[in-house]
Amino acid sequence: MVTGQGPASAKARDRVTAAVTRLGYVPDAAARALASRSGTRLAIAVIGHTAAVLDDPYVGRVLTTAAHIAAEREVGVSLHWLPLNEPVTLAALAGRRGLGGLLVVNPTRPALETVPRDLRGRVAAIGVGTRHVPSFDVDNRTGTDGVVRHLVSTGRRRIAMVTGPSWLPCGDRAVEAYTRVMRDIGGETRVVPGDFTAARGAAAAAEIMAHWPDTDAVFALSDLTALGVLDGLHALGVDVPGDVAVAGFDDIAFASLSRPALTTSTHPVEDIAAAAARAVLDRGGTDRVTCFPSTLVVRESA
Amino acid sequence: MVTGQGPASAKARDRVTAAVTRLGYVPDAAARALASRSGTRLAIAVIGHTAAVLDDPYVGRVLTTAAHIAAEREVGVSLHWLPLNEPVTLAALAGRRGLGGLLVVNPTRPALETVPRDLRGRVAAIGVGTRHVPSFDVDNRTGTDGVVRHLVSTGRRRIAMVTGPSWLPCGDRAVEAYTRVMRDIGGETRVVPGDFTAARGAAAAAEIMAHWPDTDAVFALSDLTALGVLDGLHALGVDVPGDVAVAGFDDIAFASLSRPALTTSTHPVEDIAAAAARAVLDRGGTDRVTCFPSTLVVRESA
DNA sequence: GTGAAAGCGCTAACAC
DNA sequence: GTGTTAGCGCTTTCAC
Repeated sequence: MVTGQGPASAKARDRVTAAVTRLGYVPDAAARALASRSGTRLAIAVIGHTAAVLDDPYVGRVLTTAAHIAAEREVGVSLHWLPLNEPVTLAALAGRRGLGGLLVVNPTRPALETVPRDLRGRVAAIGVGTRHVPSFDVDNRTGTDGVVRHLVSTGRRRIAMVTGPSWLPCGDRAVEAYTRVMRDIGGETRVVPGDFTAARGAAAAAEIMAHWPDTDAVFALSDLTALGVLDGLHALGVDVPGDVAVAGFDDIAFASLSRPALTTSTHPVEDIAAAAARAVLDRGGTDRVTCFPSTLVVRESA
Repeated sequence: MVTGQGPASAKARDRVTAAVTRLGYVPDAAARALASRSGTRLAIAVIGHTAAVLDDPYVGRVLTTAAHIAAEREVGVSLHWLPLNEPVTLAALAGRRGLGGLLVVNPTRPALETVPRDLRGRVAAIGVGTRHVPSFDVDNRTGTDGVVRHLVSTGRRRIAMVTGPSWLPCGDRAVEAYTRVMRDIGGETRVVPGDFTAARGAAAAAEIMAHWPDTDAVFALSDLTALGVLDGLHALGVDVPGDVAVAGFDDIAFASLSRPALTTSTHPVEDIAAAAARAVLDRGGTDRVTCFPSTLVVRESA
């Protein structure tokens, strides 16, 4: 009854509530979990090639937010790496008892299909979702559109794009948005594959300038890559933003500290993680997909 | 008995172990926590002026590591902000049941004194410790010594230092180490207060160059501040490392990406967090203080 | 609507 | 050493 859910008259509930606060009663999470088999942990699973994905600052931000939200409900958070090509692991993870809920970061759709039935309603995805897994994600399409149109509005026409890793489904919509803008302005699409690393950005910059020497802007789907592009361009003696404008995506902490400071699009990562964590923890009926806006941040590089 | 701890004959233990693995038995963390009153959560408390300290990437790294270690033991991690001047909150935190252990990040000694008795043996500090709270920390003294001596060995003599916030006890040893080196080389100490922010670094650079125009090196006890110093010096038209060398401390992710790339001292944050988390989770008798080495990383700025 | 009783899966304390 | 039993603090179910 202490949950406030059960059947009870209004005044009875009030009296109990009063007693609860007066006595400083705090429910015991472990006992509750044991009796209701509801679990005591919120597991956060990050999909990627290697366990190194866990060290990404982005994961840190998600984890920090989730751990904070979870703390208010007396539940803990645990962190797990899900090897990209072994979705089976997800089932193994879910098999463990004590699992109160599951947050999957950067999921692929096949991986999400392996989520066991009995976890439904207690899973959320930060990234793409499925019919059974609600999605909390950045609106990549509009975000990309905003950045590329900013490039166009500042006079750029020969714009190249460095994408993300091909297995990450969220990149598709960004590429589509970029392609659409280029078609609208009658420009050629210049897409180069990326992997979200700075090293790749530097290499991509060299490739782009070699293939299309007249390129006047580069948009990278990751700030780290954009920073790499900045370095690569610098090494080539190309002036930014004089000769070529550079824009990133994510607005990582260092974007404002680079020289030139990086123009990018900022994501409400904390809001997204908080919403996803709450959806799982509070089991509220959630929409199939919740989109969060990405907003342009104009600095020096474009 | 399933814990492997209790009294039992060797063969009996073996048979049980065999059965355990054959049947795929997995202990229920919630039930265990309830019966043994051992708690299901590892709380991580970060001390600071505002709740914004939780957003520091450093906290993210600690949390990530702890959550990973905790996951192996089926316990979750929760994150809490401890207002700098209200150590009482720590007691309140510990009062809640379900608390398996506590990790205090960047503690002050007074705050640590408020740790309740019954939590002893299940608390660890990342930073300074007390008689009852084991400390896991970076060897700031040797780390600082290494950086400053590197500055000296490259010909610098008029070296200024930007410290950290005064309430953080760990800064003292660093200032001592700096002072000692300066005394050894017969140089003047030039200490300016800092607060670990980049903005303060830029301001500190201006102050330093105004007070001591002949300064030929600046050491900041934080990479973010050092990055700010880089900016401040740049604005002043001072060449780095030509006119003035700049060195930081921490080796944050972007230290290698700045221009010029930042010379700094790297800390094994993950190792520290892992050791502290294990000490709390495994209740092993721990040393009063465990020091981790900070090692010089020479890049372009010094 | 309300109260009592039966577990949830473990650990710990006690008898054998 | 080994087996047994009584809870841990809740939720749930079932009588009232």
